Amino acid sequence: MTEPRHRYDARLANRIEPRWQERWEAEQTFRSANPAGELAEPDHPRAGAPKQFVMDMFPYPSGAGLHVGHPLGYIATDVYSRYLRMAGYNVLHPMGYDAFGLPTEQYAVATGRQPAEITAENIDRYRDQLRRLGMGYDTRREFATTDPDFFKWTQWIFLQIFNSYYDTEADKARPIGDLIAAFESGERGTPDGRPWSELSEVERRRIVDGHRLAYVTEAPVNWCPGLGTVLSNEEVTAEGKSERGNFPVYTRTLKQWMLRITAYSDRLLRDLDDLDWFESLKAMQRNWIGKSTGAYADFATYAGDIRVFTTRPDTLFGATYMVLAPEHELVDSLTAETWPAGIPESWTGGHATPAEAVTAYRHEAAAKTDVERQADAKVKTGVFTGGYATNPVNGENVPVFIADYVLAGYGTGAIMAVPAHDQRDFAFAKAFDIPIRQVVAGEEEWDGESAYTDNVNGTCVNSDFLDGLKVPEAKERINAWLAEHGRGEAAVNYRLRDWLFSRQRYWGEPFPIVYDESGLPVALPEDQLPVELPQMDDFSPKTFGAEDADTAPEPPLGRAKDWVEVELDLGDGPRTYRREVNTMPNWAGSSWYQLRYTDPHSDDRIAAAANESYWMGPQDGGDVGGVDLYIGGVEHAVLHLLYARFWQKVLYDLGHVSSREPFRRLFNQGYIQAPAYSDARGAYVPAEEVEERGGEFFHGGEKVKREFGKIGKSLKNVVTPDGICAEYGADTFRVYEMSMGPLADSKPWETRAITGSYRFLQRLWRNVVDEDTGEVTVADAEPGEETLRELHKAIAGVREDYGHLRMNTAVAKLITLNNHVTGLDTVPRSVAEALVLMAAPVAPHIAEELWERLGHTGGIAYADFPVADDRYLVEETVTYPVQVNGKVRARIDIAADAAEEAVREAALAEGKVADNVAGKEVRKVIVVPGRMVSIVAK
RNA sequence: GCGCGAGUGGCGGAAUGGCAGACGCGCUAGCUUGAGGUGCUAGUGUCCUAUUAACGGACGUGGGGGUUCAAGUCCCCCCUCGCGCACCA
Repeated sequence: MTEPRHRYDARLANRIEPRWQERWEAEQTFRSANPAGELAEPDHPRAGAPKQFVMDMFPYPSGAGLHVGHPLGYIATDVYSRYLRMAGYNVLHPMGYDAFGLPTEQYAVATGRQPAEITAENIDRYRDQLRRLGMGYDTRREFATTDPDFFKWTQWIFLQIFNSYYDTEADKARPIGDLIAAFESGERGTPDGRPWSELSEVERRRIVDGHRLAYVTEAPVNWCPGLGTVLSNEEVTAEGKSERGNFPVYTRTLKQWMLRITAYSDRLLRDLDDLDWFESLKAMQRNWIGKSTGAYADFATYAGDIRVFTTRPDTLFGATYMVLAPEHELVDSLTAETWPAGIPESWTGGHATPAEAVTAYRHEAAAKTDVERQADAKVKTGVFTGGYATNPVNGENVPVFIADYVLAGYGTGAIMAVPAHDQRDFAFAKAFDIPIRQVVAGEEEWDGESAYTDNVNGTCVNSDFLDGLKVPEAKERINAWLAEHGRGEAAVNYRLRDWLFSRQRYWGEPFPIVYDESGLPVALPEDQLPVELPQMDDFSPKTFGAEDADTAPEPPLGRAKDWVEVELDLGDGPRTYRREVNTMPNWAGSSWYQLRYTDPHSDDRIAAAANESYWMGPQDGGDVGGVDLYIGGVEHAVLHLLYARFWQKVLYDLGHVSSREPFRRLFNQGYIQAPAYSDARGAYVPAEEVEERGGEFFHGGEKVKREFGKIGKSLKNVVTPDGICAEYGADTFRVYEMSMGPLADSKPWETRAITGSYRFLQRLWRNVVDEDTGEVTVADAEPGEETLRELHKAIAGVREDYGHLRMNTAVAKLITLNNHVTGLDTVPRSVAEALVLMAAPVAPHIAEELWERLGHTGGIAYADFPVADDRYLVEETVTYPVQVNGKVRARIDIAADAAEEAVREAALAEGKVADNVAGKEVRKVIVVPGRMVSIVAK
């Protein structure tokens, strides 16, 4: 009826857990020592020890709070950090908050409150929830991206980017002053050839601004009326919708801030090779950067040269037509007045003149959404412009088409079409009756049924001076020919575009930029940072109907008149300036926050060099440097992770940081999915009200259907860590999340299975403490041989598993050992202590409590993790399974050091083995020392 | 379509080429308990054989082939699911 008073149950767990959390906080147990500055601490227990910097992708604190899926990675890094600390490392394990951004702003608009206020509340809630889970963070290093002390440096980095340019010779960013000096000295010429000194101030500034890594430009951008802001390419899904909110996105030409990430394309690609990341993730970045090697070739027309990019310059002799993107600038001047005689019907699209055809087609193409465009991808459409171009290699005239299968945004927006050797051109040529000419031949004769695209083994034919060359050689040859004749050159193209960096929202970092009467941007001096947001009663963005494409963004800051107009003395007396009214995207803060953890209160640099290089610097010659372990979801593959790498490289080039990569090792954790239930109408019912009977599920008597999905309000399947902690305790929750399966896998949440983790901790407790009296029951006795073997096997395995983030198997080994100990009459103290120490990373509160009850003071966080004694890892006797023809027929016990011959004899002598080989000839006996015996008999 | 990853009991999942199913959930039986629950002990891949108790045997890691004394693991083909990219010249 009543349970033993001292049983480890939820009540007890909820009594001891807050007690330890308070003590950790009071003693700042998890503070880590910096080599220099305010957080330096020569007497720290791990001062001078090898370091490990372990961090999570910090959360965006939403109003909904954490659900059980969120902390999976956080628990893993916490377990890993606690393990490393006990194993002797100086561990930096911080947490912060990514707090600028849309959701908070939207919530603020909806409730008529201030985003700052909501942000503070949400952060408090998150902090409490994480604390409740027993996270061992160095809380002195906590920050939010919305803290003025933090975004001051975000703005400072922006200024660094603004005040630099990319030196393609040196292949690195340099201060913009170097560029200006080069113009002044004449080392670098001006675009129109006039001497620098003859240019007006504004002309000079325009030229310089055009080289900056942060620049304002009028360019086609992704305009999302539903959100009232523009978005970067990375924030737009393949379906042409906004990643957040799933609103339609339109292409509009608008004046916006861009960051010149494309200058780093090749380095971002190359350095991937040296990163310890999942290959799949690297592949996603490679894909996104999209490097292709080929050549430019110029085709002459009466409207001027058309430059094309091709990866197959070797097929130039097979170009039988050209295609321009409908938006290409030469389309209008190239379009003929009348149709040339004798062209096929299909080329005209049924229109009387080329101009009509072109106008109609452009209209059609523009009206298509990206989704429609993709759906139509297999059907090639286009029209003939009536114009012709001259193939530079053979002087042939080829017709020029426009078609939407050529994209304005990639390459030069124009292609030479080689239908024989490109699948898309092939399909187009078939649809429009265009000649197909083979210029590359394989071993077998080409059937002409589809394009022959082998670009390695093919040999050139019908190609004049290329005939007989293999494709790779032909490429080199033709590139040289093009360059020699001034008709092109070898070239590399990237899919990556510059990063659209401005947003028309309120809740983001203001730009440290003002404009003078010239309308050109002026950087604010560093001592004016941070630029804080103005207080506004109405900061709502102007949003539009989601499909209202013909609208333009209106930044809310534009309405803060008093803030926008500002009088400043920037060196030439007080003048009136207008502030930049856009704000930064919410990727800004997360693009550098790892650096700030290393020295969170530094007020003269982003981080003192000694601290930055200690935690993040390269560890040896070839090392790229960066955080030692970074865990987070894969959804940031081409957003945060690409941006952060870019910023790190800029800062590296400018000498502000010592490592060229931010995250040396990255691990993507899987997602936790939870059961969701829908009724007959397909509506979701609250998961917690569903009952299971005989494998079926019911909600209020009605049968419902189960599926597994993302935890959230929409599926009505939220399970909160708070609820689980109340019912089982944080340690049980941690153990359960870690034992669910491999960290990288996605897996289903099953609340009832938690009881296994609960029982484990209960038994662990019972192995040390008497449930009725609360007395510690361990005996100061030597463990038996078998127990020692179990113990040391567990130590070796658990160390190995923790070290490789295999928390699931580490827990299994702890349970195995614990179950063994449960079976003993008395529990030897040494075994109990080792068990408690090994459980400490996953279940820190119960471990601290037991450690203290076992008579230790000073806490368990810095206690030494047990080390296995090899003596107990080698068995004295080994059980060999004996296989006869591949099937295990018997087992023999024999001394571990028995000679192979002795094992062989023993195996053959064993009764069942003898039965099995009776009447057969023993062909072969294989003895795998310590493993098994395999007998082949016939 | 292209690329990557994964398919193991009723479920989550373990297995340096060497005894498949560790550990946990669930389930079954027993003990504890006034009952329920908790807790404890034992059993639990499927099938055949058996019931004096078992012993024993066959099959078994999505399907098919191969390499090997030995394959969940390595190789080839196919199927299914998940993820990413998607007219990128």
